[in-house]
Amino acid sequence: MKKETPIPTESELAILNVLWAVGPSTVREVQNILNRTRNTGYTTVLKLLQIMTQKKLVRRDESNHAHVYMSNCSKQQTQRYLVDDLLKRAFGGSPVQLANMLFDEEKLSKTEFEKLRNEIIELKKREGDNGDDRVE
Amino acid sequence: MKKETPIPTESELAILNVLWAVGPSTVREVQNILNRTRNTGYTTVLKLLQIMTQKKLVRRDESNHAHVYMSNCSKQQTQRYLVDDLLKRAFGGSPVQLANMLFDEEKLSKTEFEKLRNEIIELKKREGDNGDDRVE
DNA sequence: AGTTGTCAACGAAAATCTTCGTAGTTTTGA
DNA sequence: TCAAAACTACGAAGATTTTCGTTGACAACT
Repeated sequence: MKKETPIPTESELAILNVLWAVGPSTVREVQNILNRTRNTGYTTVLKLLQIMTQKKLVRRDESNHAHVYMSNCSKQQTQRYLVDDLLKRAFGGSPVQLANMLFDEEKLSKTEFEKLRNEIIELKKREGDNGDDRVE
Repeated sequence: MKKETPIPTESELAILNVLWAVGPSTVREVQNILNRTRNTGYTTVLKLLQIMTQKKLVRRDESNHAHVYMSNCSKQQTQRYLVDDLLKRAFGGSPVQLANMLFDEEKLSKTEFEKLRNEIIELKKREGDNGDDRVE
């Protein structure tokens, strides 16, 4: 049985994206990276990470003075929750509708399209195995 | 040039889903349908519809005492916005990643899978035309 | 005409999410 | 050893979204 982590809010997701990308980090490090795009104060990031710790979205190593935070939820699993949520809220729960939308217009380039098509065909042969759902 | 409607909030989307499904309705009708799943007070639905009118997400016919509300944004277009938003927030903007996720596990059944595959192949022949983006 | 029921409008409370100021502690380095 | 710098904790303000109570207008029915 998997442990249930809640769906992250928008700001929380932004932080998780950082942790997933660069691995365990201090508040300062997360804030620096976040500030390349947004403009977030230090204590704001700190507060969010504290909340996320409580929610078990992240955990932290307190052995040093500057705590080191790391993701406690898998990127894949979180993406899955988010997609499920969107499906439920906007697509009547039907993944087919969503998939179709991805094939529209310039959403998928030709090469991406080709790649995907191959994957589908390949996937059709060997059905059902996936195994990279690691917490980083 | 298309008119820009904002991305609806969660509650607003729930209402839009009703209007898309059953067409123009009074507040009471929307509330009744909504109450099959949620539990929403009458004035809550009314207030939301008023806000949505202001945002141009819906428009209304005021000729009768009970106003009749109808969607003013296309379902397709709204879904597109929502997907774009999710892609940006959780998939680094890459639709391929999202597409792959849809092919995992029990997300797509075998028949759905087959259907989709055919569509892709067909789509590969005649490239780029779409034309059902109607406001209902 | 008067009573009862349904409706729109509106403001504000409630809930949720985000941001930040302040206080107190530990570390650094002169 | 003392001051400056960096850090955590925490409460509370802001912002956004959701909910609802109240009021007054209109409608239906008698």
